[in-house]
Amino acid sequence: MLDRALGLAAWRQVADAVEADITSGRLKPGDRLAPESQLAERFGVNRHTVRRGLAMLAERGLVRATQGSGTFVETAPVVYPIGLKTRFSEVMAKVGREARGELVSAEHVPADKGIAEALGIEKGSPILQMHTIYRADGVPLSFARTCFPLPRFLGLDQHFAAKGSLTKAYKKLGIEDYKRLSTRITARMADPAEAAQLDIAPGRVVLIISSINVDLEGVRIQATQSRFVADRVELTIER
Amino acid sequence: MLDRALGLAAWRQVADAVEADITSGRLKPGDRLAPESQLAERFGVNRHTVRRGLAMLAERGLVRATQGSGTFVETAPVVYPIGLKTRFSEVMAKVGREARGELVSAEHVPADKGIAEALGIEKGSPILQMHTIYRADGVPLSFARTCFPLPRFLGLDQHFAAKGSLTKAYKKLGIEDYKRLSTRITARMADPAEAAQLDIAPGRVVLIISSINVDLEGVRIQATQSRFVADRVELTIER
DNA sequence: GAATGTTGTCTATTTTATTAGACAACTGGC
DNA sequence: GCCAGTTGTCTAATAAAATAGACAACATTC
Repeated sequence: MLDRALGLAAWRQVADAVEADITSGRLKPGDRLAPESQLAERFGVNRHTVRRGLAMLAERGLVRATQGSGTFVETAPVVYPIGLKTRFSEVMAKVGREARGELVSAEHVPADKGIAEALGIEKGSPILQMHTIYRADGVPLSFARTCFPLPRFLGLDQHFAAKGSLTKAYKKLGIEDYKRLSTRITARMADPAEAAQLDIAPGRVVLIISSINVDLEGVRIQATQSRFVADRVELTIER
Repeated sequence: MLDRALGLAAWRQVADAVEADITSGRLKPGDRLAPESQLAERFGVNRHTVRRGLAMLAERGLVRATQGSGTFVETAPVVYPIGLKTRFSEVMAKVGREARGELVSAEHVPADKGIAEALGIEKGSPILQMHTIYRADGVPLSFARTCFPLPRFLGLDQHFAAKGSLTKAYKKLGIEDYKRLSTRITARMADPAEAAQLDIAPGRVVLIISSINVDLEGVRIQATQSRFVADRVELTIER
């Protein structure tokens, strides 16, 4: 039931198993978990080990323990559509959550090879590079690095910082609409820097979404690599 | 550089960091890794700990160590498009890999709530449930559970087992074409059962893709939950 | 073929994770 | 109020991970 030569602490495997029960729907919000003693028996570990795992889930807000009564499931992840026109603020408004993009940093740098290819510009051309965090009701959902070609988007970072929305910042520069050109998805564990920004333990799973946006003339205007906390969102493909 | 209260063994964190360098392209196939002693210093761990991490990467085929010379990067992930008409065999043929779906199990069961909703049928209606593994050149890429409504798809499993392709199995039943209705994506760590099927260590990251297919009349014919080994594929969204 | 730098292997020690047991604190049902 | 069942906390013992050091084996360069 539990793999012991794998680099994952026993308590972590217990936590992951319980989390899988939750995310898969075998345990629903409000359900009571099996008692710690039973979980310990099921996984073949000590009750203390189970407790440590549950403590981690509690810290992440997935469960809540009540002395004398039991441990109960909290949570439900945000469904996040990825489509031709993905607008973070609109998505969140639809699910009834308060959303705002936060500008972590903005700088002018030369484009490296990857960004140059993504934006269809010369390697070394000047770009505006922003790091941003998007939250739903204060909880970080994604941490992103977004790049724009210069000089066209000079000052975009200040508009974004003021408005908290990329769509609004674009409007300030006279871009009324834009759409998605390409989207790529993979997943891995968060590195320490990402983990710090997303307020998660390093080693938690993040979905990596690399996307390119174009304006209505088809000119590439934006290349983004977003890292979504995998257990806080479920992506859905729109068409 | 290394988080020590997280349930991830130090050697595992080293392995993950090196793996991230590889998957992100900072280290390319053929490159030599920094010597074990340097890695130990960089991560602030003992050389033995580094060695254990590298041993795991070697076992998974990501690196290869040569005594006296160094440790070198192997691998390159498969790019897997998700679109209106995703056909596994065609994708693999295009990248020049030999591909075949393998039927692990097939059974007739009553639809649970989730499957019933996905297929637009009554809960408890009979369905055909198949578990399949898809490989590229023998290496497992995905492990999937696929459900079809009965009696329409009676015997589909035998056609699939014979042909190794869902598209061909459909043709045997007179379905010439089909398309994707919806796609949902998230990620988590593999549980032991999945890990065994995919030939990976439990705790490795899998991409979970839940999709529904419809025939040309728009009738739902198939609900699938696939688990892709995250470090063996990169998904790309087609439109 | 000698020097240097690398991976491979062994032993011993220290630190951390896990187990074991006991009991307190609290809840819900009777 | 009492009882059975649950989570919370503490102490101690044991198992496993990680460190430390030394040296063998091999590759590459000069």
